[in-house]
Amino acid sequence: MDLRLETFLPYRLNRAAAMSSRQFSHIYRHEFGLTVPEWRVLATLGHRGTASATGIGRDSAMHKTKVSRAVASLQQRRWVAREADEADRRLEHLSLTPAGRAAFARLAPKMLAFEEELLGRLTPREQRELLKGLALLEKALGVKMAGEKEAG
Amino acid sequence: MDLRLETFLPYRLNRAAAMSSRQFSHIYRHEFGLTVPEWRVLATLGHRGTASATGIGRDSAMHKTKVSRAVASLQQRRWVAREADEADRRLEHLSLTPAGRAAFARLAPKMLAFEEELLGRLTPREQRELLKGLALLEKALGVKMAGEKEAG
DNA sequence: TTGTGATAGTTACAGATGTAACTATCAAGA
DNA sequence: TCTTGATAGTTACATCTGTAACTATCACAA
Repeated sequence: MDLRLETFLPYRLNRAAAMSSRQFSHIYRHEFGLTVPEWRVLATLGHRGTASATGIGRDSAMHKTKVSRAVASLQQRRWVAREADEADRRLEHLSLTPAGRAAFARLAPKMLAFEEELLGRLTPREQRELLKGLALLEKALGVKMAGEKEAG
Repeated sequence: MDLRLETFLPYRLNRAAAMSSRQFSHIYRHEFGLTVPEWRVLATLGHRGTASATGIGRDSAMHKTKVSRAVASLQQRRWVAREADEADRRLEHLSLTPAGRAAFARLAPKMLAFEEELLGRLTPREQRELLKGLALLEKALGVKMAGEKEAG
């Protein structure tokens, strides 16, 4: 039986993702007490300007209930505003309030800086190799995404 | 603000890990109703033969409470047996029962086959590049591991 | 021997998650 | 108009998770 967890692809992947998530989330959890789903909603709206809950789920690969709860929480903070669609009343257009934009403006550079710091631990050539490997992994996994499950 | 979730490293990583986890876990969840932590304990003991709960946590990078619960569950199935250490009575040596070994023997080849099938979607050269990228990622993240947090 | 600090492992609790069921709305055709 | 099936989004429920506190044991030194 030659299955060793340490060299087994899904295991290594989960471990790396968990470590990365823990290191990155420290930034926004420490500064604003945001959860991962909340941060993702903030980032999606910060980048897209406006989006529906379904659209956020598609972009951020989160389950719709997760999006629903994160949006509700951010709305309570007054960081996200809802606006009903005139034509289709099932739809709600979400966007950041000024306070939400301010928070995103404060967080985004720190997140990007940490990403750079992390990659900076490697040589430029290694960085390219890492990103190439990640892209190939996505190719093998058939990444396209919609509201998919997250744990498993 | 040029932070786009789609090109952001921790996000891509989490998404890939979630997809991989979902695809792999389908095998043991469908066939035996095992959870991820249970499968990891099974795999660790299947490979190591015998180990303590702490040792399993170190090998599989799971929190000790997770290990504790997975072991308790596998013990109820009669797949894992405990044996107290004579010299240090805090320690328990865990090992697979014949039934546990049989389950592992049935699962391990399927897991390895799926890993191969997944990598087989890439050319041999791409496979090498993927694994190289993963190793570099682990290097950048400083992977060494002990009983660390998993979500975040 | 007694006390101190460390270690192995379990459990109570609160928080996060996915599934399934639900409400409300829409589109399109009979 | 009415029905059918799809879609946007929320919520009840059970399950899973980590934190912190706990028991029990050990090593070691006063």
